[in-house]
Amino acid sequence: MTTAPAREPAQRKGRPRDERIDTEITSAALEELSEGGFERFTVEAVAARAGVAKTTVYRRFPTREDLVLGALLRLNDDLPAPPPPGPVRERLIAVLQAVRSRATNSSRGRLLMQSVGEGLHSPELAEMVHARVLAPRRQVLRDVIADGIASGELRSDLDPDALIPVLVGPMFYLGAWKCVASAPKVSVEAIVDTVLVGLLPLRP
Amino acid sequence: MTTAPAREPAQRKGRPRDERIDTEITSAALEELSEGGFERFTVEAVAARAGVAKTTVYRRFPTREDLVLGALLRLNDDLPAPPPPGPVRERLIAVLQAVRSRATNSSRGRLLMQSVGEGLHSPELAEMVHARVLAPRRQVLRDVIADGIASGELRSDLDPDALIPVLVGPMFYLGAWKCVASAPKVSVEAIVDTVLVGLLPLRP
DNA sequence: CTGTTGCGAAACGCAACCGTAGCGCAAAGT
DNA sequence: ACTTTGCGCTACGGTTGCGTTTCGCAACAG
Repeated sequence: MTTAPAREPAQRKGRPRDERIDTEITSAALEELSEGGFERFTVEAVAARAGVAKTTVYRRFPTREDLVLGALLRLNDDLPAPPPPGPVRERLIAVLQAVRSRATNSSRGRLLMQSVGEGLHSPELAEMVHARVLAPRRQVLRDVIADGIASGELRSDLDPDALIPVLVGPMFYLGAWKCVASAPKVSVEAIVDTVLVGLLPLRP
Repeated sequence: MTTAPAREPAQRKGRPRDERIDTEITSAALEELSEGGFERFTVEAVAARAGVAKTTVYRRFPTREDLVLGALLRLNDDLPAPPPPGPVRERLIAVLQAVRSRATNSSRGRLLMQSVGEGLHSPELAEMVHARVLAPRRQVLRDVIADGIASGELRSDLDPDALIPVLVGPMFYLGAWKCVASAPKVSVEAIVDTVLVGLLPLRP
């Protein structure tokens, strides 16, 4: 109101913030979360890993929870590329295999799974993860399903939204037992084929 | 080696342990875990809730982790009853609806989901939860599937183990978003029907 | 009765971690 | 020039929670 506040000043006076440090901090926080989980997550470890003073962290993220949220926002940095055109079966397998490998191999995938569990105790976290991280990923699968319906490869009376849990759920289920020796091994292809064909007999 | 060690002394000399206190402690620990999650779980809160001295807790569970494991062992106290005979579709819906309600409504179900996430950082915990808690529950579903195959209601070339992720996975997926307002709502019946019929067209 | 163990109460040492403050210097504005 | 802000470093206060110890009393075995 003084002269012209400018909509995006973000830097009025004094030394501007180093934006590279922002990414350094969130990257370090993301790695810390991935390796140790929420329980062992500490601000000091993040600062140390980022090679940054603790003060600098607290200037951007006033509290530990803010830092967690800021880190989780970077979970979709490695968004999977949409699968190339082709038969629906192959496209579904491609998408779901990406989901599966993310839910197991990569440390970020494990973190995503943990975030779901932690979100049950923190609505704010749950809403953020859902809106900013998972919604974009679901869109990819939705598109594949819609394409399949449009091309006649899938039943025309299917509801894409209802299919998401059917297809993605098993990937999470498999990913959860990746580290358990006694867990059964099931391939993504087998699951996709099972869902495509259905369980009922009398099939040509 | 002295005289005759006796295989199950469990009480050689002195005052015997009050077994009711064991269940008091594990119950309290289970409730604490369900309400606050692993991150906020403390031994002192468990002792307070159980109305027991902290010393008494530490006598049975030497460390915090042991107490966690001891509490999780009681997760299958409320095992669901196997569904009554009937059409496979209805039996599947019954079993999966139980899974779903456990994964959302009950605080224990949410804890189970969190245990999966936490198990990714603790192999011991993961193995225990899988062997002692989840394996018994899967058996119920396996039986329903096997019955369906035997009665000819399901395809004879199905692998029951491969079906478990297909059916249970979506329940976990739905349960995870129970608390997220923007999540899509899908009924268990719709999922079962989708999986039963399959996604391909050309169906009579 | 004597010895041994279980239980509760209270306090302790100890370590970790959150969040803050002071100092010195660097990097931008006016 | 002067001022304002960012950054690192160091240290601090305060809290929390783990795991232990001590003491007094209760319960059970021989």
